[in-house]
Amino acid sequence: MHSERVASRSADQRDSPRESRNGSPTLDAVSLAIIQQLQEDGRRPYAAIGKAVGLSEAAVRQRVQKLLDQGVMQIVAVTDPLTVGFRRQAMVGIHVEGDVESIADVLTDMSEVEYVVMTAGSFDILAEIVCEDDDHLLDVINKRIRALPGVRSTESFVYMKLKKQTYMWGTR
Amino acid sequence: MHSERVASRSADQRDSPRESRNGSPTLDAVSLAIIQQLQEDGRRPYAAIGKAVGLSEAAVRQRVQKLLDQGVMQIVAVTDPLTVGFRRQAMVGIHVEGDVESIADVLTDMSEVEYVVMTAGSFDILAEIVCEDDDHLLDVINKRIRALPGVRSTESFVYMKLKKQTYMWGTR
DNA sequence: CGCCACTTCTGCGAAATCCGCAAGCTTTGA
DNA sequence: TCAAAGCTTGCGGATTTCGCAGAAGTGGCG
Repeated sequence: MHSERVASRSADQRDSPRESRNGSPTLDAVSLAIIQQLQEDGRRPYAAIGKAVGLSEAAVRQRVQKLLDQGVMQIVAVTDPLTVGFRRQAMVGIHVEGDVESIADVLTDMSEVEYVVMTAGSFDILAEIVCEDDDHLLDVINKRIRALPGVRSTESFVYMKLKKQTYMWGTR
Repeated sequence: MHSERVASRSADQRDSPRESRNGSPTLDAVSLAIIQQLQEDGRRPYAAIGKAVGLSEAAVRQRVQKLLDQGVMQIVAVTDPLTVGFRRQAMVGIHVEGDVESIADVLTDMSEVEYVVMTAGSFDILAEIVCEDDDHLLDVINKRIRALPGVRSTESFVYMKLKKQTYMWGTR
């Protein structure tokens, strides 16, 4: 009774483990569909996901586990820290001279930094920071980020209000 | 055998439904602890969470459900769209003249926009965009965002590489 | 103080889910 | 042709989820 399966899907949309340039495996359509299911509801049972993507419960379980192990995906609770209460948040744009990635690595190791991305705009790096209060924020930006060798200058954007936060790409 | 409970927690850290200015309820310490557990693992069973925060399984279940219903928290799979494959991503800083919030609302309704925050920096709004490809990105920025009445100017930061993405505030 | 409405927590069974495992099949690649 | 991967089906047992009834704490009010 597995007649309505995806018509003996094979080869093309299977996971030929071709690698994208950055070393992470390219995902096939089925894994993408699984991720999409979990973007809608991170606790959705494996059987339900399997039905949606045309895979057995066990197969979904294996795939999800692998995606988690590989770090391709994480299943977590997300909130708006500002709503949750007691915190100051800001985006910091950073101009770097020299090796951008090494600076980014340092930022990554800071616990107050939640988000680090290297960009092609006028900033070399964007980093999102979550702090206890204004003093803490000031300390992180001025004492710890600006002090890094290679950081030429920074510009801060203190968050006033988070209007949207979704994880639904692929659902379009 | 629930002796090591949080010492008859009452009143102060309970959820006296005092509202923070933006209308969302202030969370008590227990809910915060629950969220923290789910930030570490969005699929962690209720019983395990209950043991960690000093509540019964059923109570945790109710709380989590309420947090989800209220929109305070969501449990989802998150990925790096760039790693996942076929997409262009950018942060766009926007200078607004006139009503900032109404512009932010319009952005919020765009499916390509994943993240919208009003800031106190030189930009009035920061918006993160996820697109199919360069053409799509260009289209969204030039035709749809820049065209909005009230948008004075924009600056784009195309993502090259996502270095960090966590949801672990409160775990410090 | 007593009563009531309301909310939250607890303590159950019952149902559903998760998890590991085994045997068989197909495709891929060396 | 053989080995490796990945999927499927099937299966119990352990765990988790779920719904519900009852207990317990709170706040309003006469």
